Amino acid sequence: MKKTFFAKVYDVARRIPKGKVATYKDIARLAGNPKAQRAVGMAMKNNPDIKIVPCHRVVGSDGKMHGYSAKGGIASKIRLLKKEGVVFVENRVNLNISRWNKLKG
DNA sequence: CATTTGACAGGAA
DNA sequence: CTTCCTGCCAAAT
Repeated sequence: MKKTFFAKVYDVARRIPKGKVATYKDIARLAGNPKAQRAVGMAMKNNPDIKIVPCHRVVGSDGKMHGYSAKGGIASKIRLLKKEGVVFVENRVNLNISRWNKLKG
């Protein structure tokens, strides 16, 4: 049973801890292909269930976010992240602090 | 099998 | 800082 790349992406996205965010690139890398960040974005948008995949914890490499398939769109995404404790600066995530996998869990 | 899609990333101007 | 272009990918059509 070979998992599709999307399945791996969902699996990785699910293990993002609360209060942290990961970049599309990070997920692509953890999913097995560091260059497949575009496919990662596609997976998010094609997400099977927004409830089991915390897509809102996935942001761009700059801490900027591009979209959100769930209700409310980006605005809601920002709000959720803030609520979880992610550090924001203006409309950007402070990856230096809130990036997952950075160091020492 | 060919083409299109995009919630990317990195670089250049 | 913004805008435009290029490279790359897997899934969908």
